Amino acid sequence: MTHSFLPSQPIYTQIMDVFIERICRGELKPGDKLPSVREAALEVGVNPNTILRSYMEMERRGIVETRRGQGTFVTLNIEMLEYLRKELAENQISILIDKLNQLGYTPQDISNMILSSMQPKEDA
Amino acid sequence: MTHSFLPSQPIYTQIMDVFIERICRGELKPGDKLPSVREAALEVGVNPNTILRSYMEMERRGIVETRRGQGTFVTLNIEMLEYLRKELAENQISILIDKLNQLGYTPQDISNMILSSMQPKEDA
Amino acid sequence: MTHSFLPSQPIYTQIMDVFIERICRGELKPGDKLPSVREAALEVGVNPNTILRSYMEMERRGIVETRRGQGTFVTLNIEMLEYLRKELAENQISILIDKLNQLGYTPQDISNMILSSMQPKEDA
Amino acid sequence: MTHSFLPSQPIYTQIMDVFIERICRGELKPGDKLPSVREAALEVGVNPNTILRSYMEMERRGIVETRRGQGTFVTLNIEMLEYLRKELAENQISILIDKLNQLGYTPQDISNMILSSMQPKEDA
DNA sequence: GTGGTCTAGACCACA
DNA sequence: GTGGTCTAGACCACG
Repeated sequence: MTHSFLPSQPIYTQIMDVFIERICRGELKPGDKLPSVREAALEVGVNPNTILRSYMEMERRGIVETRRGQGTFVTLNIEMLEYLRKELAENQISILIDKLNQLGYTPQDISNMILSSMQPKEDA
Repeated sequence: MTHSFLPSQPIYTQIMDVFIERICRGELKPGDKLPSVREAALEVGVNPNTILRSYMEMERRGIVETRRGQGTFVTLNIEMLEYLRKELAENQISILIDKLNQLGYTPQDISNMILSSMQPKEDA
Repeated sequence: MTHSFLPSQPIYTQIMDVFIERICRGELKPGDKLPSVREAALEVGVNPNTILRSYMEMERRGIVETRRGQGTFVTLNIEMLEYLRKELAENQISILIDKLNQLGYTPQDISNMILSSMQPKEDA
Repeated sequence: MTHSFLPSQPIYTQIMDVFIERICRGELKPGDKLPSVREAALEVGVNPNTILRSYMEMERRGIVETRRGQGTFVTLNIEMLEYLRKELAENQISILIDKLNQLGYTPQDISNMILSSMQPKEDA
């Protein structure tokens, strides 16, 4: 019953998440070319198949498009990207809220804390 | 030959974080005994020294008290625990807000999204 | 088979104390580099981990600063060093006073003895 | 050039010092019997010869008297004990003053610090 | 090179 | 039994 502590999520998922974050943050814009499978594999230090799998999964979800012989590109479908960005944000938010619930905070507490976190008063 | 890839915090820190979460969630209450160093080491699959280090760090922070020959116990200092819980919550919140900022959301967007994430729970 | 017999403080603490004394006496000045962990380990004849531990404890107390890949340096924070020097002196003094109390000397005796111990130096 | 860190003074001297302190503190009074050599050796975990040597050294200095077949006793010579007590105290004091000098304190600083250490103001 | 983490296993002090 | 110190040696991250 040994925990691993180190990331238990499959590596290809982790890699995908990194690309999705880059896309949502705008580091990779619609139409931009992702690094080639081999290139990314070297950079990240994993097997090219692992990279390929994350590209395929992103293609399945409509996030990227693969063009034979040319490479993999961020989709030009802006709505898709908007949706993705919103989904990412909402996931993060609901994870946070769950955690705070587990810590025993009420919804009221939570919104107070969050709101006060966003308007940092400059006391000093 | 598996690369770990994602930001790998030291194991002893991760272990500490797990215990802190358990304490903040109330799974471990003030005065409760933590598993012995050796026991936890077996359970988690790491070296006893690694567990010891996380216990010592928690002791240094006043989260647990350790009594030679008896064990390690959650502090009875309730204020400390309250502080810890709040700190944990605020950290999580500020991490979230950073991420959402990076995704290009304005403070206004963020509070809207968060508030609407919490209302469904009241209806259901 | 030699018993150590007298109160044996942990080695890493003793090592720390030696460094602190050197710093307080000005042998190691603000910004000076401490010997590398491995070097000090050889010199002193202990395991590098033991040296590391004393360095880490000094860092925790703000006495030294450690820069990855570069080394460990005496803090530039002069106030800290002043504080340290004073603390060291006061500790030594209170230890002495305790001992003299145990020997049955009254505060009056003690100050007389100390004052007369210091005057000869002025004459000589 | 390995430091030892652990007490470098000969064991028999350390043992003697412990007895002298006990005598000066009045735990062992004039005429009291010291433990037998064998007894003390067991208690302390050293060779009986080591104990014997410390007893002999104390006898040489007139601190104890050994009576064949009866044991070793604290001297009845009160002046001797007074002298011993004073010597012990003055040694400790001069050691302290040396240390404080090395830390860069002036005689003036030293007497101020010591005097203020002895009249602990109860602020709280 | 530097510091830092981790393991394996010994040995100690306290109770 | 408990926590705590120490060693030997591997391996990592940073520069």
